[in-house]
Amino acid sequence: MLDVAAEGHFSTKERILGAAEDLFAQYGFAGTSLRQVTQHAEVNIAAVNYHFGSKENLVAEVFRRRLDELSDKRLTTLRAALTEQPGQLEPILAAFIEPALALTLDRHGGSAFVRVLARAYAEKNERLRKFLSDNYGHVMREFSKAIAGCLPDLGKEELHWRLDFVAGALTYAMADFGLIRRPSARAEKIHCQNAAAALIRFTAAGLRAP
Amino acid sequence: MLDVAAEGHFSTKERILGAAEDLFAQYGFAGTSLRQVTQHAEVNIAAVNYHFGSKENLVAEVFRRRLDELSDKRLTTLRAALTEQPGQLEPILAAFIEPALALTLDRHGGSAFVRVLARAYAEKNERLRKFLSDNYGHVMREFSKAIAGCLPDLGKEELHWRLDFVAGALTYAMADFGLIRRPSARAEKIHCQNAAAALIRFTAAGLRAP
DNA sequence: GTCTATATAAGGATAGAC
DNA sequence: GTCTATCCTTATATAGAC
Repeated sequence: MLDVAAEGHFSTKERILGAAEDLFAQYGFAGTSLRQVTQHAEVNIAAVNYHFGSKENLVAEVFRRRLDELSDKRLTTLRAALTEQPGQLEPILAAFIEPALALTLDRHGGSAFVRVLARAYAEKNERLRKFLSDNYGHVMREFSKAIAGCLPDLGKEELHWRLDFVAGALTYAMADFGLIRRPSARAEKIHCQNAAAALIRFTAAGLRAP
Repeated sequence: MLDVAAEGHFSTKERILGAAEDLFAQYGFAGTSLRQVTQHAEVNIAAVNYHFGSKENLVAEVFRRRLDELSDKRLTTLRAALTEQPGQLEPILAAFIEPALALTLDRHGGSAFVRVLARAYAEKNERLRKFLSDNYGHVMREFSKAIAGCLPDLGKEELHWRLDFVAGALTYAMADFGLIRRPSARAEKIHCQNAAAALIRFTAAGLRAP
């Protein structure tokens, strides 16, 4: 989605967000200059400060735009799974994994965003971590509770580790996934579903390990 | 290990490497300036270019210093496991996981390096990726073959995904691990062993999933 | 090998015209 | 809301004295 022409009919603000997402994914937050962003978005350099105030705010907005939707989708699916298929682990994992991997199929830069997410994890930037924790921490906590309910024999510490492993496997899978260019949208969709299914099998077995 | 005093008896070159490792872990490669590095190392700004030629070479040296040792340890342990305990999955995973997690116990900045590794993964920098692939790609290939030997029924594509999940879980675990400050060296060592054991259980079960 | 000083470029942010 | 022009800071890298 480095092809800016594909974003030509969006507003200046949206064009900046799209370009920033692409570039942050490729070069990181510190490694991307606002000049690069505005150049790729084909807007004026001053537009960033007019619309976002600062680079830091722009970074936060890049996250908010995708994470609000992702979190909603995850929680809605989770709650449906808990009422319709109570006590089952796989539907919970599917609610966590599938909406995330589906982002890689998004035609408007979602595939870049999964790499941005992977970067955010490595980032030790306090402000960014606090922003993510404050705004989206409740999602992980709700999933954590749901999974714990399926695995009553697991110790609290062991559960915490294993959830970390699940998140790591997903992040890695998503970021790697975003690198591969597949021939058609159809092949891409099938590949994504296969990856999600494989990850659910893997993590379900791992979580159930004695 | 941001306490530079602890590195006072090292050479200028080693002090620079140590400071760079700490700062790269915390702020990323692009987010760390050579001025910060030389300031923390308590050496002159010109020393970086004298000893390393450029920032890019410094980054590569930071990796080489740790990865040469890590790769040796991993491969030695792997080969021993293959002859002494043939056909068993857990010893192979232990050879992959334990030397990496042991780095977090290193008194001389190894704990920072695991975060640097996590960052490198998110990095799309072509030069860095090529450097890592050229110099350390053979390690992953050897492990891949060993694990495939234990799981003859697994399809090639499925195996490839699952290895990605293992690497992701390990990277995540290591990076998270480096954040936690534990009271004593003894507690830290026990905690590290527990984490390694948990990760081996998790990934072994995941790899064996039907 | 280590310093000071500096060349040269790029960064974020803003002021003020339109 | 969007532009040009510019301020000010910081960056990498190097030249040349010691």
